[in-house]
Amino acid sequence: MKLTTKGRYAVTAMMDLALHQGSSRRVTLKSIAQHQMLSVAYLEHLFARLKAKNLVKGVRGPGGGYSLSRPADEISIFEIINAVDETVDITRCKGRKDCQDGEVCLTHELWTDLSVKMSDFLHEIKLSDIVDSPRVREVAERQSNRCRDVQQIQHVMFN
Amino acid sequence: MKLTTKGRYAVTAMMDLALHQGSSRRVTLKSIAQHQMLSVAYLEHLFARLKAKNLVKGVRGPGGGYSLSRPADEISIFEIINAVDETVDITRCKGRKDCQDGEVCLTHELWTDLSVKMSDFLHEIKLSDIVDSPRVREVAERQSNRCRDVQQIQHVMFN
DNA sequence: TCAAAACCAAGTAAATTACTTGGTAATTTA
DNA sequence: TAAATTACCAAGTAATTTACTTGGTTTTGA
Repeated sequence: MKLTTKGRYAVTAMMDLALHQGSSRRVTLKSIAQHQMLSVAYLEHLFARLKAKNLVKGVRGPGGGYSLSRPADEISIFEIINAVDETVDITRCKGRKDCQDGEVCLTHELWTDLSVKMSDFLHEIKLSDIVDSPRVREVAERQSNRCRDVQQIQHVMFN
Repeated sequence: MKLTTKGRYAVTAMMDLALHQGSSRRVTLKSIAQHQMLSVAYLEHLFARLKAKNLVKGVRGPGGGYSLSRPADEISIFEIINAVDETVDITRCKGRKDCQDGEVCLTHELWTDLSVKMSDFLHEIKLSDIVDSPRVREVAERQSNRCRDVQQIQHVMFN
């Protein structure tokens, strides 16, 4: 278990997809980039990993974009974070379990215990748990309208 | 909430202190450095932060070292990780809550919700929960004996 | 055919992590 | 009292990771 801004970007991006899952339109990296104030190219890296773990699917061409490859209640937060952050080397002895004089190092085992607890916890939380709530849906409507407006303005101004 | 190897080092180091809490002897950074295969100077940085958050206390001079400043059941994993990893800027808009056209950005709020859940979870897990178990105690005994041997050998060889 | 999108690769810049060096201050023990 | 041992401190460097940049190619809908 590792958790950095990279994982956060992945989770928030996945939330973005989940929120737009109902409407048939896909979500472009461009729109996510505007939301999260990131570069499209960086998102491409993240989505390449998410795709490799079969969490999203991409469609090319106009009207294309990304969507969840599974229902939001079948995607755990752990999977998302793990897809981009990879697992951190739990110990320096990297699973050989023989650090310190051929014996396992106790604190490393304890850390592994804790790490498993955290992973389990995040595995139980599904994307849908966070995104599905009447309040959220309502705010999402307003938001997506506003975002569309912003995009149109930006399009007119910069293109 | 942020979680990197830095936090892991802090937690495992604190486990080390907790495991030696019973015996009157303090734990030196040198011995932790040998355990975790880290430099003493790097541990010094971590312990400066742990000390600033009143999680450990240090005693100088021969026979000195660090010990927990509170019982292990009053120190949460969250506190430890937070002491060294600090909190990550939750969003780019850094609490101004006005990213995207003066409106809060929904996914950022959702991330905050999730972040709070994770923090709460790690706040409930105390150092003692991980370190206090008969099995662990027993292994710890063997370990600390072995480590003492190793240190003596190293002392003879390198000093 | 053209534009919009995903997809790809090989970089650079910035930030963070981990370490290095070279100290000072407090404390125990010989 | 001197020497050894430990925490404590600061100002760096090296390595790694994060985030971005550039310059493409492929696919696809209008």
